[in-house]
Amino acid sequence: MKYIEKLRNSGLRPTKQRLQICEVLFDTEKTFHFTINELNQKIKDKIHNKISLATIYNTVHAFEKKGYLKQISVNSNQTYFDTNITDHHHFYNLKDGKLIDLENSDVGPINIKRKIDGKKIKSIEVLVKLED
Amino acid sequence: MKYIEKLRNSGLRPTKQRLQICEVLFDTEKTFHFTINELNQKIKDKIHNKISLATIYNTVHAFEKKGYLKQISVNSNQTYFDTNITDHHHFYNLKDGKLIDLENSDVGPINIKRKIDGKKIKSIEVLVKLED
DNA sequence: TTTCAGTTTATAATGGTTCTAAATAGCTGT
DNA sequence: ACAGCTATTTAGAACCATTATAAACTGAAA
Ligand SMILES: [Mn+2]
Ligand SMILES: [Mn+2]
Ligand SMILES: [Zn+2]
Ligand SMILES: [Zn+2]
Repeated sequence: MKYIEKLRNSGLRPTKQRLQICEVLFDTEKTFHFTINELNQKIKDKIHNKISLATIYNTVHAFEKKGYLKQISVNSNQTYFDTNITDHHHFYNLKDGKLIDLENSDVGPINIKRKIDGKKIKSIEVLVKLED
Repeated sequence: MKYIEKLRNSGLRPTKQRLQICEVLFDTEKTFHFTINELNQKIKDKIHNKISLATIYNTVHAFEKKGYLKQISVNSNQTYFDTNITDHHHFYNLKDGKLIDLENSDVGPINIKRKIDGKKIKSIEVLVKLED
């Protein structure tokens, strides 16, 4: 299979559950944003056996740690993840809680002029909130 | 008192609890960032009667709705608020979960080139995550 | 002072996330 | 193929920030 090597190379055993989650997350034309509950629903729709919610949490966090998913900084009662791991930004539609990708070229270069002693910049995230 | 008019003009009754919370939030040299738990602690330290946690939540949300506080978009298990309601951005220290203000002049103008039909931009927030 | 909507409060409920510990499954060496 | 070992899965409990509830209280206006 397509993802077995990827997982093995990451030190993750290619279990049936992880491979199925890979298919839901990565066998798509476009990248997408999701919450754990949305992913759980997607898995139920596409796959015929059940995967425990705990496994979905575990797997998403494992994939995030390996850099296959990104977490997005939004205030919501749920955590948002992104299968688009390139450097990019987001519109956040307050009406329905949906995220829309904003490419770096749509924002322009961001140059942080201030430095904090002894700290490195790990990421720069721009969130553009949208209302009607 | 200093805050009675402010509250009345906002359509909020100047109750003892709200006035005391105003003192903790706004009687300071500098603005600051806080979670509800941190605010609760601050209130306990500065004031001698107890204010119910529900009242603190209610008041913070009322003040946010009136524009006296801002909510900050960070992923954390707790919601962060800001008494600095000017347009500005943040460093987020991943090590200790603390926020540091980044003035607009420290980031430079952000020009969002893409438009979403029928939507207006409500806010633009830049979050710069810091690691060691 | 009477009245009443607005507010406070203790407490319960909610819900996303994490923890637990037992069962299961993938991997390695034989 | 098998045994042995560790990683992983799982159901369910626990956790905990936040919100809902509904009864008591209070500020403002008549
Ligand atoms: Mn995570
Ligand atoms: Mn709020
Ligand atoms: Zn994205
Ligand atoms: Zn700030």
